[in-house]
Amino acid sequence: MASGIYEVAEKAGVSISTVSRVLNGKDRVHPETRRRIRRVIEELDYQQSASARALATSKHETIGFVIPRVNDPFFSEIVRGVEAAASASGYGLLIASQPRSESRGYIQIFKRRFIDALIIAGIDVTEREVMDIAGRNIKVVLIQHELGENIPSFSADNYSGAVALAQHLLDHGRKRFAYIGGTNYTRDSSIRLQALRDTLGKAGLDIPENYIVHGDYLRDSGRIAMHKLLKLHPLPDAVLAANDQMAVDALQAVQEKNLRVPEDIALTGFDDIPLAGYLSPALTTVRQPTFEMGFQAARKVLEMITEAQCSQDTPDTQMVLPTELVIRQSCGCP
Amino acid sequence: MASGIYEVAEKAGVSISTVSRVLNGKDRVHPETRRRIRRVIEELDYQQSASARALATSKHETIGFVIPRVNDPFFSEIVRGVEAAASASGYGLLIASQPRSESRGYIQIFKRRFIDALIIAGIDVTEREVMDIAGRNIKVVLIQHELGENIPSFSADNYSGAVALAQHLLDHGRKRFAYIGGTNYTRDSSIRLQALRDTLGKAGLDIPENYIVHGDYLRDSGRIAMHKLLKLHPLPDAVLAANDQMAVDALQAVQEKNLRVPEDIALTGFDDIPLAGYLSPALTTVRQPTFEMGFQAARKVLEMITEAQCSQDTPDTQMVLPTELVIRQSCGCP
DNA sequence: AAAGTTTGTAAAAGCGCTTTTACAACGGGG
DNA sequence: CCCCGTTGTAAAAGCGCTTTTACAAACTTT
Repeated sequence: MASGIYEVAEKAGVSISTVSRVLNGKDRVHPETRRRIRRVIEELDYQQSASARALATSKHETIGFVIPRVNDPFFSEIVRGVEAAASASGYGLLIASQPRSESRGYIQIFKRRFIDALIIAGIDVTEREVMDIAGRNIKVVLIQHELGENIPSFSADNYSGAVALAQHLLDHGRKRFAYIGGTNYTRDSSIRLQALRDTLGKAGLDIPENYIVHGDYLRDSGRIAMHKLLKLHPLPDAVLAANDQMAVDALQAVQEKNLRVPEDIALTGFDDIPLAGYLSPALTTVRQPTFEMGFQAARKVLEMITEAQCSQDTPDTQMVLPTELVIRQSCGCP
Repeated sequence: MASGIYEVAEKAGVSISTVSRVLNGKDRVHPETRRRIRRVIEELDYQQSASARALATSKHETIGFVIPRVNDPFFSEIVRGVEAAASASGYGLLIASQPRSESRGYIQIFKRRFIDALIIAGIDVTEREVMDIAGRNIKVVLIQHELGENIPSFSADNYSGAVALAQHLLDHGRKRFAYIGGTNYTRDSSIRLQALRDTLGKAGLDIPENYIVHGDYLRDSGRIAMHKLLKLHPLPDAVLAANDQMAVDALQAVQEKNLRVPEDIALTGFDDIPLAGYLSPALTTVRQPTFEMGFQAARKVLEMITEAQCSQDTPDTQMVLPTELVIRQSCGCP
């Protein structure tokens, strides 16, 4: 098989170092020689071996990305953002989508460094784990998870979003709130709950423990949760779900019981996945800047990679991107 | 920085080749030595350099995957299938999601071989392009695209699915059919149209040219297409969209005009994305085995990779996976 | 015209592994 | 007790590049 650069060098009648210099756009090559080599490269349709190059330069031009689920609309939009930023810089994207429990294995594999940087989204890694990876000269950035000042992270402003949502429902005159949470171990869900509590508190209301049920963010768990809520007396008149998927399933649960949203129960989600706008009633929710988080996180790691080369440290970022209340009909608005 | 295998060798008091033999599970190593080296590896938390290994073995344990859009529910489910199969074999997944027009650039990059295999989904590559890649000893498998016997491919049985759909609508007594196609250059859409025509033909019906409009599979294009159809006289009483996304938007268009689905117009999609089941009326559609296609395609390339090592050729596969009619309410069923 | 400077190129060392080759040490059969 | 097959290990040669070093040739200077 074509042994690459040697063939090119031979056919062009130069040494491999000259070919390498052309390949890497270095100067100190005669324009005529350069042209000739270019032509030979073209003719042979020569492609550099990425691994040889990576080995020699210890730059892989690839960033790793770990998420719980690729096919989840929330995460796949983040993927799109990361993809966009990465490919704009000519970087490849090595994706590992694994349930939280197993994602550790992937992080482990990534330590073997096919990658220059790792973006971890929606997974509750520990500072030790991150430091371990970073110690191997792999830049790390977190999405939807925060770990203190020295680790850059990009999250959505969950608190403000949840406050806006709660306030909006209060403005509709709702009094008996219930909350369908995500998995216990994600901070997001508890932040949103806290925001809800704080907002209700200011209005002199509160939310009883049994009006809080937990799902797992995934399909069907909203239905189960809502069924629990529908057994309560009095019925809640406003249910906030920790994400849209659960809200959607909760909506079906309500309609199965021949109750009406929003007349009997107002129902809201979180995320603003595409599905939210297509329901009837369309779902009032909080838009998370998913694409933006992915995009900016990727930009950040790329920046870290290049700045590391100039060995000047950037101040680390802990970015909280704004969320936005998206009012549709499920809250009671016309 | 730790220079890897040398450090391990030194600390264990052996040569690097012995360490390498342990790392690769080869025999000819004294059990005691093996244990000692294992312990040192543990202590140093040593991780092999993937690129050095890849360079030495020319095995990358990574498969490349090109798709038009990661965040499209149809494709992201395929991704999940590919991911599942790849990670089950310890393979990494290098994803490039690019609009059709630009995906060529990515294919180009993949030729540089960070990868052992390439899966191309939903992109109409030419046989020349595939051969070019395959010539570089990268296995290629296609999803949703066929290119003759010598290139393995995995597709859904579009024809049968569309026939079942058309027949079902005929059974509902519908007479005036319209079709919202995908982009012209994808074969899928025209196969589905052909199936529709054949089925109608057998029933003594046909579908006039002006009852066929084209979208682009993406958001909003269904709405625009449906608006065109709603200007026709007589109105169609059954509209088949080439995918669910367009059907969903078409549904909104119908409802905006205060017409009813399915009473005035029956409307169907194709793909069975999650959204389809949540609409009102829920969308009758054809389920495509998306996860399955991804999973099997990945299994196939992995098989090709390992069989290539034993240098025994597998008969190439051109697999057509079954589709399934999913009857909900938008066709007129209760 | 001698000395210095720039420019174009080749030769060689190395990136961190795997793999082949060589060879010492050991044990068993005749 | 010698020969031979095992077994455990080291040394060395790549894998296909980049990069540093060295050096000749071509231009400047003064």
